[in-house]
Amino acid sequence: MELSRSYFFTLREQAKDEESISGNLLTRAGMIKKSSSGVYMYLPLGYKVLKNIERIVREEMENAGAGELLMPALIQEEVYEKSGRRDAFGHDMFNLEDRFGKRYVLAPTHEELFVEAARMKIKSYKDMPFNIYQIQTKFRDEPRPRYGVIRVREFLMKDAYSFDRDEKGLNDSYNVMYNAYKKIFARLGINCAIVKSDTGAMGGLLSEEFQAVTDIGEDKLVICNECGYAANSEIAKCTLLTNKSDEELKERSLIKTPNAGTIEEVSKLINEDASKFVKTLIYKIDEKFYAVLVKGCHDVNEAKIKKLLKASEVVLASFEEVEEVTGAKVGFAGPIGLDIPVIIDNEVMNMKNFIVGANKTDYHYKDVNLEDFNYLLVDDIRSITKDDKCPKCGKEISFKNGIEVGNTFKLGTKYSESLDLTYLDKDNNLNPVWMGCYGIGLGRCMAACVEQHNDEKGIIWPMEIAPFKVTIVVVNVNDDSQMDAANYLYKELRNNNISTILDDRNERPGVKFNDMDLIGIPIRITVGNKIKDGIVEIKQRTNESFEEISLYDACARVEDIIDGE
RNA sequence: CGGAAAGUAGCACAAUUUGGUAGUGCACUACAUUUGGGAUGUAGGGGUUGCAGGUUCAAAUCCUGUCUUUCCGACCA
Repeated sequence: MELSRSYFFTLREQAKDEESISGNLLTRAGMIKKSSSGVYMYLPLGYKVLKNIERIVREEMENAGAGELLMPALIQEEVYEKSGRRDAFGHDMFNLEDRFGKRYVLAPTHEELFVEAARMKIKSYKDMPFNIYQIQTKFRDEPRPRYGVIRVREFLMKDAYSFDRDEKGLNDSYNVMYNAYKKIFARLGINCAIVKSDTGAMGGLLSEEFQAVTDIGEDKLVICNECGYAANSEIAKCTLLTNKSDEELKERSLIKTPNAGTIEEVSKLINEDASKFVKTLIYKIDEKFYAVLVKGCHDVNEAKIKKLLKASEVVLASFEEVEEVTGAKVGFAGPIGLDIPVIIDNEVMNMKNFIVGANKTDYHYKDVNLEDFNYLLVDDIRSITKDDKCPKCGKEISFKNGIEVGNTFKLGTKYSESLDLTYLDKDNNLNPVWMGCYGIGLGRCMAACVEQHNDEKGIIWPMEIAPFKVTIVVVNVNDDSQMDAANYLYKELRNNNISTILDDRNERPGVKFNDMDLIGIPIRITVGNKIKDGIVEIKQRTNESFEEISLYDACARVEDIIDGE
């Protein structure tokens, strides 16, 4: 690409409205441009990166034996009604109607259509296993897009689906994809933590996420450096932190706590340690109220409650609803005298003589014990904290943030049963097909890569996905000897199939160096006044220093660098 | 969906409080000088101040409505 005649621009100032490092750098580098909230253009340089990511994903999918196809994005709503997922997705889907009033959605995911496609082939056990995939745009009506192209409403995704006769087959297919994913992210230069996660709206037996570790990730990951345990903190199991207290049970008493609705305020007022408190939160779960009790210093984990009650919606009750249910202002709720079901966290079971709200404004109970009230369920319903130990080996854990760049699901027979995808086995019996599904967010990979590879000057692309591998900076384009040498080298590199930028703009050298650093080209060749001795400079984006080399050896040297020296 | 903020030149902002010719920096055009880390000088071009309505002799500025964007939260495979 000769820059003086190409669509190329950079922004010198910070991009307003782009908070994340990747969103900001990609925008400033002229690679993406926001079209509307959560919808982006991929401009020429950015599109090259995206296509490189696609290429790598395709290569590894083909290596894993998956066949590529292309599904429509426009799908009749009926399709999701049949699978029972119309309501599960709810407001996340974009809806539209055709001229006859027939209802359609823009596909947020494609399990249903892949099942339909699979049905065309699968009749007998001999027709499996196989694996098919596509790279296609998905649409999700995100309530709050953010972080550049990390959380968007229209995005390119690779989704693959495996079809097997039985669970063993599924496990084998899953492992093949799992290993392909490891290879893909290694090639993309993305440092991934692989964590167990919630199966959520997809359902199924097992879900693992490939999380790019960064500072701004939306997901919190729990990682044990000792045994390798890794999980999304949403589902990380909490073990008991304390042993059963051996205190004597005391008599419960009502205490006046005027205007003290938070644990901090009450603990100050009555001079009791915060560890003596039990929080009572009123939740509305599938339109029914529940009281949820956790130790004062812990947070309720709504995903765990959802799973425990097999609920589809878990939300905190509004202030008005809390007052209605407890008869007291928010901050004074407690389990005693409530006529709604009570759910208790395991940790509370080991507490004695604790403090709770009295369901009476400005009053709390102290020296409360489990005998003082009824409860429906006891389970692990809190979020893991930094005081917790690894649920697997009991050693120290650490927390990291992650961007979910890929996920793999063992769906089992969930969709094949609801959509009636069956096959005949050797004994002539009908059985449901065992499915797996495997996704990668391509735009997200691009953003995650920038989040992990940047410095104060800009992006540092890994060699395999860089928009161009080499850039030739001509210090003074008015100097014919420099231009001639640069043109020679440009041709030479291109003849060797090395993607190259020729920065032949009539700009000051500083402008060009800064631009090339910003857009993150891995190898820079500077053609300057040393050309009179036949010398050019090669500098790698990751290095501070450069090497001097003869113009005629430069191309071979570049090939060495690309091949990893 | 709840709370908060912002929309003025291609970009980043000022002028709004106190209504009176819409300005600065970068970018852009021309010429000259300059060419190894975001050059300098001179001369220029570019705006229905998001949109609609209202108040007023007069609105970027005050009022009403509306749209868009961002942030915090809720939500999220």
